[in-house]
Amino acid sequence: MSKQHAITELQLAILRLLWERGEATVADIREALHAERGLAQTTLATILSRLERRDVVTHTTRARQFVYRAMVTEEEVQHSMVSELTAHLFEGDVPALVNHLLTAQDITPGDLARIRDMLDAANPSTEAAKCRKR
Amino acid sequence: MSKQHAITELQLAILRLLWERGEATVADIREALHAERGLAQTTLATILSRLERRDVVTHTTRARQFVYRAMVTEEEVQHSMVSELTAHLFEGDVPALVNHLLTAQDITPGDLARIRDMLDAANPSTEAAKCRKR
DNA sequence: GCTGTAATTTTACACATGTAGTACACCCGA
DNA sequence: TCGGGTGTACTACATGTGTAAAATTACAGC
Repeated sequence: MSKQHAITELQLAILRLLWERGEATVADIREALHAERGLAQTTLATILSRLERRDVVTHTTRARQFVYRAMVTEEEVQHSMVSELTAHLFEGDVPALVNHLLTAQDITPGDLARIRDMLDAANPSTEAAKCRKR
Repeated sequence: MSKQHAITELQLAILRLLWERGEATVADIREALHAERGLAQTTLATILSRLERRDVVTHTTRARQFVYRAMVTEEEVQHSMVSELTAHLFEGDVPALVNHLLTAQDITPGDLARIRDMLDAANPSTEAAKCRKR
């Protein structure tokens, strides 16, 4: 599966593009990221080849250009990074993480409602859900 | 508040000790971490002085030894790291993170129940909670 | 006052990352 | 065929981290 997923912010921004588009050339990526970070094309090429060395992405050549695709799914990366965070910062205690999220200031009532719906969906046989359905 | 909280695994292990104990000497830390990682005392001293340079910890001198204390709370670090993860990996969508946690394989029914209780506690005026109370 | 000992400070190195200039390869048009 | 353009590969450097040996410092006991 996944060995070392210490995906950084910039790497993630690139991966997100690849996930969205399926594939992209270095020029595509440079253009897409140009607004926030005006990175040189060679910078992105370097990053991409390093990611390729780690088997995070692959490329094929098309019309003189490298076309990159992600080799890991968004879910895989999310899972490994969230797991790591949970393990290190919350000693593996998932509810503790959720509690942290719920009690943070930046959560909205709408978020809470959505989360409640998810909970019902995740386990419809609970009293709360049954009660709600009646 | 917090500038750059890119706290790594090892740094976090050290911080966790400081949070638990309130304060600790380099020798204390070395001893506590000796089991899993047999690090040299100088290694830990290096890490600690680097953390001090970043204002993550401070020290006072007592009986020839440095006694370190954390300058950031566990909550602060949790908040900044979780926020960062949410922002980068889930585009700031907290419920998406929660959904990820709920649908992961490694969640237990007990975890779900605890999370449900938290939700009720976070917002006791919802139908589900009211219903449950009746 | 010396000296040993224990702690800290300095120095060092390998590796990852962000960043980009420079060199090279290769196709297309004149 | 030759030259320019375009894209990739190589090289380079600063910074952060993990790791630790070597140097320095400063008490404590003789």
